[in-house]
Amino acid sequence: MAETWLDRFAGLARLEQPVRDLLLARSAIIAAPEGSVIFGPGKSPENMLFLLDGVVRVQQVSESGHDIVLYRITAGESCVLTTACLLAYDDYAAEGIAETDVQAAAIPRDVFDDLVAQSKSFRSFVFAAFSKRITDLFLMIDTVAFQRIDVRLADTLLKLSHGEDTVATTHQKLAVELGTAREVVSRQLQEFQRRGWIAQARGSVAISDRAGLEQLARHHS
Amino acid sequence: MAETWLDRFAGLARLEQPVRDLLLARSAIIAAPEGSVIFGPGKSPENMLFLLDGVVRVQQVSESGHDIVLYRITAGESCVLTTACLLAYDDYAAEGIAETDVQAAAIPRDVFDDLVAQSKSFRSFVFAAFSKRITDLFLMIDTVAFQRIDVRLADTLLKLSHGEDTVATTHQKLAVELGTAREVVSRQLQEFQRRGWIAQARGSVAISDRAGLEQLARHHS
DNA sequence: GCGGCTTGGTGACATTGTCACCGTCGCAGG
DNA sequence: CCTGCGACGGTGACAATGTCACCAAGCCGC
Repeated sequence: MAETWLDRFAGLARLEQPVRDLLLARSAIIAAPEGSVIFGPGKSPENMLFLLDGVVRVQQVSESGHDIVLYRITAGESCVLTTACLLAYDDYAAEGIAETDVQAAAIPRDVFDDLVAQSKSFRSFVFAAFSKRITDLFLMIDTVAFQRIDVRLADTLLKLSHGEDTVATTHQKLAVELGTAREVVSRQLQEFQRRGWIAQARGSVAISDRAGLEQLARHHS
Repeated sequence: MAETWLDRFAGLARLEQPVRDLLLARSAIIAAPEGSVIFGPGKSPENMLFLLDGVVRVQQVSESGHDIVLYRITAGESCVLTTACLLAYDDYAAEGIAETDVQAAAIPRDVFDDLVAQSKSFRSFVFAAFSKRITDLFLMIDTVAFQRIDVRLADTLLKLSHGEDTVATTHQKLAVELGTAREVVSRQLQEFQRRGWIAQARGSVAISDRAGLEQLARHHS
C-alpha cells in the first residue's frame, strides 16, 4: 500500500484498511499561512484536524486582557480537544494560531463520529490524545499555581530553543508563555544575563550556558 | 419501562433500549464511605464510574507538597476523565476523594468501549462530558493565573455554601481549594470579617452578608 | 530626517507566598 | 483531673511576583 499522510501518525499505524480508506477519501488537505487563526472565539473549526506540518499554538485570552499559552500542537498530533469542545461550547475561550505555515488533514465531524464508532484503533488514538492533553493540563495547573517564575522561564527558554543557541522572541511573548507580565520577564532575564546564562538582543535571547538554565529548570520541575 | 439509575443522567436519557439494557446488565453498583480514596496515584480505577449519590473531590498533589482542588464530580456526572486517563497514564497525578458517602455505577473498560462503538447517544454523552471538563480546566488555568485571591476566596465560599449560611471548613482546606497558603486565607478572611461579610468560628465560616461576597466575586469573575 | 510603533528598562508600590513562631482548643491516655 | 499532642488559627518579617507609570532606544515607513 502506498505511503499516505496516515503514516505520519504513530497512533494511526494500526488502523484497519477500510478505515484508512475512509479517512483518506473523506479528508481534505488544507494549508494555512503563518500567523493565521485556525480557530478561536466565534470561529469554531467545523473539522477535526490532523496536523501534517507546522506548529499550532493554543492560547487563551481572558476578559482581563491577559493571555497565556496553553499548549502547542506539532506535526503528527491532532486537535481532538478542539473537535470535542466545539460539540458543546462555542464560547470557546481559547484560540489556535499557526506559528509556522501549516498543513493539515481535515475530517468532517460526522466522519469523525463514524470512525470512532467503527474502529477500535481509532478510539484508542482519540482517547490517548485526550489523556495526554488532560494530564498536560493538570501539570500546567500545578506549574502555574506553585512553580517559581525563574524556574518556569528557564524551562520555557530551553523548550523554545529546540536545541538551537538562540530563541527569537520578545519579552512580551515570553510573558504570554508564562502568563505573567513583561516586566517580570525582563527582570528575570537580566538576572539570567548577570549569571552569564544568556545574552540578550532586541527580539532574541542567546543561550550561552545551557547547563546553567537546565540546572535551574530541573531544580523544581 | 422501569425507573433505573440511568434516568438520573440527563445525558443518557435518549439512549437506545438495547444500550440501556447492556449498561444495566454490565454495571455494578458500588458504595464508598466518606473520606475514602476512589482513585489516586498507584490506584487507578479499573472502571468508568457514574456517580449516583454524593460528591467526589478531585485534587492534585505536587511533589512540592502543595495541594490544589481541580474539580468536583456530583451525582449525575461521570468520571470520563479518569476513565480516559487510565488508558494512557497510571502515574496519574490527581486523586479522587469521596467528600460524602458515595454510590456509583461502575462500568468495565471493555463495556465502555463497546458502548462508545455502538451508541451515538453514548458518544455524545462522553464527548460532552469531556468538553465540559476541559473548558472548566481552561477556565481554572485562567483563574489561577490571573485572578486575585480575594475574589477567588469569596467565590469559593459562596460555592461551598450551597446556599446555606455557614460553611464547615478550615482555613487549611480553603487554602487547598485555591492552591494557596493557609496564612493567605486567614488574612483574607479577617478582612472579610472586618467588612462584616462573614463571622469566623473554629472550623467554620458563617456568611453574614452574602451580597457583599457576591459583589466581590462578580467583580472580576 | 520625522513620527509613530515596538521593544525593553526602571522605580515605586500592592499583592501574594514563605517562614518561623506562638497561643488556643479539643481530645485521648494516664 | 492532669497532661501531652495534634489540629487550628494568628502574626510579623521578609521574599517573590504583579501592577502602574513612566522613559529611552531601536525600527520602519514616509
